[in-house]
Amino acid sequence: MALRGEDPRQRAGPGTDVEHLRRPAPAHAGQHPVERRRWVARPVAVVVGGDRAERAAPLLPGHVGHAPSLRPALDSLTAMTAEVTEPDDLPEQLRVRRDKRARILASGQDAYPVAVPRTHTIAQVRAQYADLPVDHATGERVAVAGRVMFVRNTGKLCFATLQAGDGTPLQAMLSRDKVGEERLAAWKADVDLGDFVAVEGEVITSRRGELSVLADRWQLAAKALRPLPVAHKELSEETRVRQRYVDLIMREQARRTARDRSRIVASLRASFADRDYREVETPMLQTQPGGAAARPFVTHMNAYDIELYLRIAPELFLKRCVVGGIERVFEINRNFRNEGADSTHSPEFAMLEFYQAYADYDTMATVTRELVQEAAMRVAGSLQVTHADGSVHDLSGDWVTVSMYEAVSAALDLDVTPETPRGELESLAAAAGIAADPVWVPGKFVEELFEHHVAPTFEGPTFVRDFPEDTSPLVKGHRTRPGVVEKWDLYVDGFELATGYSELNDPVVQRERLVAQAQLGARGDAEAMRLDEDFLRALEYGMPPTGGVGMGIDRLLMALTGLGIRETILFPLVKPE
RNA sequence: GGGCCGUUAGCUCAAUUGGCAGAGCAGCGGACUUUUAAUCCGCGGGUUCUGGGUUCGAUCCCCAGGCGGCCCA
Repeated sequence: MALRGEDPRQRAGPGTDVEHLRRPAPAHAGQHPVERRRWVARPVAVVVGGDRAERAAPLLPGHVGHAPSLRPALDSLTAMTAEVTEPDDLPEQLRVRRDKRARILASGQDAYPVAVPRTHTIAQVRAQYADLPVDHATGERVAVAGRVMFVRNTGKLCFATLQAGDGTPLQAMLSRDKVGEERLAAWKADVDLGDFVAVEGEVITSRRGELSVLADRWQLAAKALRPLPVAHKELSEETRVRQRYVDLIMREQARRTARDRSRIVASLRASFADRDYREVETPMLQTQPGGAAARPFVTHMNAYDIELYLRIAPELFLKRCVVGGIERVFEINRNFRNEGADSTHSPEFAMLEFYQAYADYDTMATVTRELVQEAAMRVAGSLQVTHADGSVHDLSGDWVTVSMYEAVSAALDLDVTPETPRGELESLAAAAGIAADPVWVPGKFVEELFEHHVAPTFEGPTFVRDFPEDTSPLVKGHRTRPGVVEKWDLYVDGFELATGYSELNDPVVQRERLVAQAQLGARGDAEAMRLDEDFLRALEYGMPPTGGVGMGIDRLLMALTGLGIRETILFPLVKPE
């Protein structure tokens, strides 16, 4: 859940008030009120009374008649709704559950009560009644609720495993003695795997020692209309991704990943708070994409009739913040890049960027290491993190630092410098089997040679520093080495986790670099940066010497857990079914 | 973008020289007061991803497409 744009995690700190997010917006807050009202109205109401579904007339406010463009959408929605609620078209198991729901409602009971009695969470019961002897009665009553995951019904005594949202199980026992013949029969007839039920009764242990609630009352808390998948077979990768809610119900690793991600983000915020950083939100809809070399998503804004871009990076706005005097600033939010999607790249991904005035890339490397180490402690409780495959990765101490040109030179056993001619780099790339693109600048060849020859040899987290100038248009030139910029990349487990700069703050040099980029763009490089005049204007007001870092949140989770990116993102983009 | 593989019941998967499509779990009916994927008896459940084609007959063979995976660029 940590990935949704509306997620309350973007509020600072634990225990913050999320209630305000639920309150109705004031009449003129945010969107156009008229547009909002149209969509708030329930366009179609479906009434499932007895055994037949009936479609009520759409409850449309009168003024919708003036918006004919809504009609086709509503018609198709109506058609979809009719299809979905037509019992004869449904697979047997869905139909059976719908029938049960209707039967329960018809009998005057509620399949979806507003509230159910609950004195304890399942975890609280487990904690409070840990280590009871076998076949023991406590004499104490609790009321709990959970999702039915397993059922073991005998004639007059039924067992069910209830599961809390965090996966904690607790056994419920229903005996004819306690609940009565009628309610026991109702239990057997009405309750399916996946239903939420509430039970009230004494805390006991069974003859096998299982902690249980021996119910004297039970009721449905929410009827499930779809069967759960088989609990004992692996859910297919595709179903896990497409129906993450099912994955979260069924698989502990999925729950753990969601929890770890939340903890990591909380850890980052805490680390920044400790260092007196301020969190900001900068535009995700931008009139001009900037701050990275990437192909943007394009959208259109009707009110101004202009193209807008989903941001590819927050960098240029965060630097505007530093210009304005927010000397330590960070943002955790998503970037969008209209490029390929595979097991390591998602078109939308969560990114941390942070900037610190009067810092350089060395300072930022230290802060970055500390952030990762603090997150590891928070998630794993150790700087030796164990990955999903069981391997242990040591993140402790200082991390290895290598220089890009020196590392490439050492790997090739010849001198590669910023002065090495392009032709020579081309033949080195060809010798390595690297498929070069004609638009590559010399520095790109060096980076590719590095990726090919050096990066695979890393063991443990490694800072690679001092990059070619021509691939890093936003970075300040190295204080002593010409042709090189003060930039590092942090490699963990073979991938790039973060990148840090001594930020370029000379507005004249910055303009030259961006003009050069714009020329690349004019020649057809879709990823080239564009000339952002407002950003340059900001720099012209003066930005103090500043260090900056960008880090992928998804990748941080990957580094700390060893999971693939599709596991770390709750709802990765998938092609429509 | 190219190549290969997959797509079958709610879920996970079988099956066939081209000849009425199967299992486990889940579901339905019955039995069972200490189960742990409960057990036992019985019974249903399928647009075999979609659209064409070949054939007496296609889940299977051919063509095109969708979605997914792997490899390559």
